[in-house]
Amino acid sequence: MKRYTLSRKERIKSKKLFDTIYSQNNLIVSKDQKVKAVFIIENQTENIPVKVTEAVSKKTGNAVWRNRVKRLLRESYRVNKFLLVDKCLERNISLAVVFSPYFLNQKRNPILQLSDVLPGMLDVINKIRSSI
RNA sequence: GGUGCAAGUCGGGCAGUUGCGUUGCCAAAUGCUUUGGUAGCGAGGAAAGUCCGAACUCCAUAGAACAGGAUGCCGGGUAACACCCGGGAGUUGUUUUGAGCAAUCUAACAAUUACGGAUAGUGCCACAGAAAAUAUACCGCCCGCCUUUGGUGGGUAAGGGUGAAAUGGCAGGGUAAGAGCCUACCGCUUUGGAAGUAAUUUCAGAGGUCUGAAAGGAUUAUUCUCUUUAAUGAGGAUAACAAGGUAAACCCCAUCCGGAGAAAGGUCAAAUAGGAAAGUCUUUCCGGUAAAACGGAACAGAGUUGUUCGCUUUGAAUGGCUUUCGGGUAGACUGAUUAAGAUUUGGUGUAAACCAUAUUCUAGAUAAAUAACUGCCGUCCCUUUUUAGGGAUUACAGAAUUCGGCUUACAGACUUGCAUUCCAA
RNA sequence: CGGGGUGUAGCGCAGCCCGGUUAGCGCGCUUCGUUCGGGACGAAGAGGUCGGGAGUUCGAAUCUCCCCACCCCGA
Repeated sequence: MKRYTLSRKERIKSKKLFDTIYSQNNLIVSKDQKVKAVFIIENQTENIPVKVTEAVSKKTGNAVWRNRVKRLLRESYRVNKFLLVDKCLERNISLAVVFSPYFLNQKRNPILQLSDVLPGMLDVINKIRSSI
């Protein structure tokens, strides 16, 4: 299996799963306060160990900016996803995570780069690993 | 060459690595599908706002009207239009041409216009002003009378004053003073001719009378009918200078409009609950009967009793189970991208546009793909005298059923036209 | 994707339909009085691009058109 892929099956797509994730409310914020994550842990083992998606509030910016944030979050997860996947396969559990920007909006950060998001994402992933 | 304005076109390019969506082909596992390989394609001029018009789908519907809404000079284009093109008229501005002492008028050019009707009716017009629309007279001007620095009765609407707006303008005649009272010119209304598809333009003619509170009447002009040899006479019709503004006030007139919207609509359809139909089960055994009824024994439940035996009683109803059917939720698929399509060439037309011909480069996602990085070129910014170095990859902005428009946002580049006179020849 | 509403003083609201005279009301704010002082009370006062831009009109917060921001509803 390749390391740096992110196919459609690893995305969260149903409204029920969103509801259960947000009702549990396990919130983790990164050290630089740019990325936050909400997740749940399930004991059932499925074919897909980790399911991910990203959510951006409508008030933070216009459609172009929001799309860019989502793509950068997805890219930074794609590069580092093996950290979570290996751990979950080891422990035989499954995970569902929603990533969101925390202290970011279009007025303060009109132009975003990958380097703005990547350290926050790494920090969040490490926190999730340690909390499993 | 530069600058400004207007109109139009474009909205970074090439190569590589990784990744995502989709379509075709191949291979493997499999046969619902999944995985891998390979090839093609993968945001815009506004995709935005959701302001109009349609396609498409479902519902309703004999036809028409009312209500409500939209549009509103004329002609053309279009599937349709609050759109586009051409023409007309109005308004504003500029300079020039012409007229004039001047105000101003005329012509050309440019910009602009939600540009039907104010004589169908109703409403409103603050303050000021005599008076704001049925009319009317403050200061004036003129005449008569009187108790003469004035008062009073009448005439007048030229002048002053108010206001955004004051009952055609201006000049001359006329008058007691005045007035379309009369005349010329301009304007306005109307009749006829010509040009034009039409809006409209142009030419010629007529029109400002008297009386009356008004309706109307008289008179004059044009015309029709009857009568008379004819003149004429009788009757009828039309006209005889306005009625200030406001319809983005109500309204009237003409034309158009059934409603809801892809969360429309269609197909498949789990679990649970409920509906309908069919089948099956009715504790077991023996006797008995055509089949039942019925009798006996065992079994189970209930009652009686301190407990057991025993006794009594119950064991077919709003029942259980199975299957099928239809509605249909979650969910999945579809609608969904070849279309009033784009481009080339030719023709018609002033143009918008239409016709013919040829080619076909093709986003199709659905918790929603179109991304990240590297190199070169291009562009921009900063530092520097230059070489060079560093930074940015840009503005506005992200398809969601699809088209035609409108509106709004926009870094920079290019083309065309006009203006300007700054620089050079 | 479709539909509806709001914007007026520091805050909460009238006025808009049906255009006009000084754009008002309550709380708050400033000054003065009252009190030993404060509160309460009384008197006076300041504070408004009526969300922005065009248009109609003699005249627009109000009528019409175009933008901006915010809020609500529909499975």
